[in-house]
Amino acid sequence: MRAMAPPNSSLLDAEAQAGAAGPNFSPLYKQIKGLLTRSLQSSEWKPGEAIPSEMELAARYKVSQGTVRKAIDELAAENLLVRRQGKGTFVATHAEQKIQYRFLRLTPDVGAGPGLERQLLDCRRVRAPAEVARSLGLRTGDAMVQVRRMLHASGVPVVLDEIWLPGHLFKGLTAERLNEHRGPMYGLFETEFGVRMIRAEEKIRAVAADALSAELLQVPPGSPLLSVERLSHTYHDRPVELRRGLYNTSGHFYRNELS
Amino acid sequence: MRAMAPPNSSLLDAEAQAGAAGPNFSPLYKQIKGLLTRSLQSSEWKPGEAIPSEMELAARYKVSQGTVRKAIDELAAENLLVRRQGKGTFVATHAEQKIQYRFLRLTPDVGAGPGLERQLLDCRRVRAPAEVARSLGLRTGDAMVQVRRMLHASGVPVVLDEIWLPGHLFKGLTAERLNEHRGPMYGLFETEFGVRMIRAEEKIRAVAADALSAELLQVPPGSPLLSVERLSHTYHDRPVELRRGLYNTSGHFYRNELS
DNA sequence: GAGTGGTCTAGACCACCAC
DNA sequence: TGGTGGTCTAGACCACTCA
Repeated sequence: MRAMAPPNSSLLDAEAQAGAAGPNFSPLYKQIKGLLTRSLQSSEWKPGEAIPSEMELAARYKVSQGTVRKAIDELAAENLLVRRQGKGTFVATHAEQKIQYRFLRLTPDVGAGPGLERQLLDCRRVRAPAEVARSLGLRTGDAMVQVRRMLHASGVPVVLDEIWLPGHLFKGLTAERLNEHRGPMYGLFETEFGVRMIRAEEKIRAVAADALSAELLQVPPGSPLLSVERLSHTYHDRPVELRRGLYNTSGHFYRNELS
Repeated sequence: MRAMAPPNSSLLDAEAQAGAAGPNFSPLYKQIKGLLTRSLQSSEWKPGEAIPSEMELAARYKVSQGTVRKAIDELAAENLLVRRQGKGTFVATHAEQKIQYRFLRLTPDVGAGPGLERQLLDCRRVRAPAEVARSLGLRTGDAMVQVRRMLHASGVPVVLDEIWLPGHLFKGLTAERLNEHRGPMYGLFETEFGVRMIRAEEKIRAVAADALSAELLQVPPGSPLLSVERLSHTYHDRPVELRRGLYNTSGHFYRNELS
């Protein structure tokens, strides 16, 4: 029985106890969580699929169901997994999800709105500018893909996005692929490039529309726009996308929850 | 043993099983959570104080430690309680907290910043306008307190706030009280009026500065400003404050985390 | 009815803190 | 040294889903 084993006997090889030999205590369920995360990262289970049942995982890792449970609890709280009682535990996905855009916090002032239409402006291979490179942990001049697109609500332009992606992760990304694809862009990233967006930080400001943005968003130059700079991360907090959005907030607002 | 009792025997009188006799299932720990919330609301334990230990609570409610544990877990996740290993579980507070403003998501572009200075503009008794009344579940014309204040960073005005509070909850609130008080306003609300802010929703937009706001924030009229409309709630999701802030985001940004 | 996640219990032991 | 929260186990039973 594990209860009789010496403290923190680390049934799992390596994995925990990084760093010096100090009092580095890592509970079993955190170690299990790490193993589950690795399996997710290595695509052992794909987005939308069910992972093995708690009992199976408990057997695999030689721990009790309760311990696996706690690991899964945390992953579910972080939106990496989704639990469905009676059915199983599933890998979270940006595709085939009821909420069309999981990371887009824009809400129309009136009504729920019939969703947003996408319009691709361009998709180019470019070299990383210094600022973009730094945010993404790349080197200035590294290969990147730059995408510009717009979102419209009932034909009215609302969002202008400029997206920077590391070239080495998105080799085959073309305007054609983007245009053919149905559903959220992050869904395409998952299925076609194996890149899953887990978490993001946004920096929000009010800015005045420059000439180009004003024209594209069909507002007078100098109009106040919401500038939303998003840095998205995949597993293990690795940044993999930088995005700068300009939102016209005359008919929509950015919603947030504090606690 | 409780395990032998009939299903959902609701050891706690009343409390659960609201509504029809249907399959209204409420797990024990949710009921405990409700009882704990009520004790918090009734100030049985005050902000900053420790609540009884898990064992004591388990005895009081006649459930196992694991069950109160799960209740406390959820309350801690909602930031109503704070756990400190080896010391106890404490009632969350907006005062005496390391983070000065728990609900203010404003971050300076450079450096951590030496905090913000407060400046009270005015504090008046007014009648509720229709819109404000609706948001707070009051009737148009009800007594309210309106506070206007500014926040400065190193002497530079950054935030202009207009705050609406239900008059019946904040009877003794005066400009003097606000000026005398040290620390966050929500701390004052807790200690002096027994009103605890638990959760808030914000609606964020980019707007152009009107003449008055421009003067107060020392920016040119028409400058883009971040408009942050916050509806704050206390226990049981009761709305108790409406606040409209205008942020100058030329040296600061609003930070947000997505997942 | 079989399988999954969800709840609840009881008990042991560990890590952290204060006295 | 004793108390608190934190981890882990083992086992029972409940609620939900689907064939």
